[in-house]
Amino acid sequence: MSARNTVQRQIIQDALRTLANHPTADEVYDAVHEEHPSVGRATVYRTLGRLADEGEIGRVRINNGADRFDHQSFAHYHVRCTSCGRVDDVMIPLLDNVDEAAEKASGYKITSHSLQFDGICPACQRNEASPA
Amino acid sequence: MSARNTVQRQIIQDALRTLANHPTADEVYDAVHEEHPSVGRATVYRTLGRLADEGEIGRVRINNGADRFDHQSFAHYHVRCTSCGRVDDVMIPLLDNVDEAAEKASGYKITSHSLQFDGICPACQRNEASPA
DNA sequence: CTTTTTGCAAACCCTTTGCAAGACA
DNA sequence: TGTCTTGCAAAGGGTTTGCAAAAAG
Repeated sequence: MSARNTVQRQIIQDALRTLANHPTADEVYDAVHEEHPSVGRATVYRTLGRLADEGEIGRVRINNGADRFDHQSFAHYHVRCTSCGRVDDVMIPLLDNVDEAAEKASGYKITSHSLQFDGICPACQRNEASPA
Repeated sequence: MSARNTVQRQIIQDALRTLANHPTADEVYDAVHEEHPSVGRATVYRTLGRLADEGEIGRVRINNGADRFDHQSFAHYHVRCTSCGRVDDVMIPLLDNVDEAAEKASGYKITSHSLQFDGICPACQRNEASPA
């Protein structure tokens, strides 16, 4: 039983807070590595994974692409812009009754669900409205 | 505008129908390749992708793992067993109102959503009940 | 004959892993 | 001290791509 308070752990969690907008592990790595060149990529991946497992941060699994991390840890849904790749929070109430329905329909013991939206973000909507 | 009726295309779609239970592209490849050793892996990936884009088959994006393909093309949700990896259909009504809610909450123009359940399949539930 | 599709191998992205050295408690 | 964590580089899973040859329309 551990979770040691290493320098890297702090650096990484701070970087995540600073980046704020759902960065990928690699984006966190870039930010961290710029300030602290000695920190390795594997450490960033491992540490983000641990923080997420401990519930310190959130991990957002993106359908196609790389996982993204969220300095906020409470459960909520996300949208991804299919045009620019940006990911944002979707603050709607959690669907707490679907699990039960799915359990009945499938015979599985449901442990969780993940809901991801795809769409066009406000900025890209504007760009599409006024083509090049 | 194409979609040429190649031998491979037929073979691949047939294999998918035969495998039925949400195989990965690689599983389709194995099945196809066994009967038709000349068919390459890239062709299987490309063809499944095209079929899915055309709406001929369904593509199930799995949170962590490889994409899975579904000989059925109508929209429905899926569960993945976190113990054995198996994927099954979840026949509950589609959530047609969440997109609207998400749109209001996020400012995005929502085009689709994907809902994936995680749980333990009936078989694995039994195995857990009677440990080794 | 033109255009798409194929097969191959190499490349690609994202992530994990083995291992020895280093840091924490 | 004993154990967890780091850094590196290599390996891994899944998928895509460049290219020349083959097939479809």
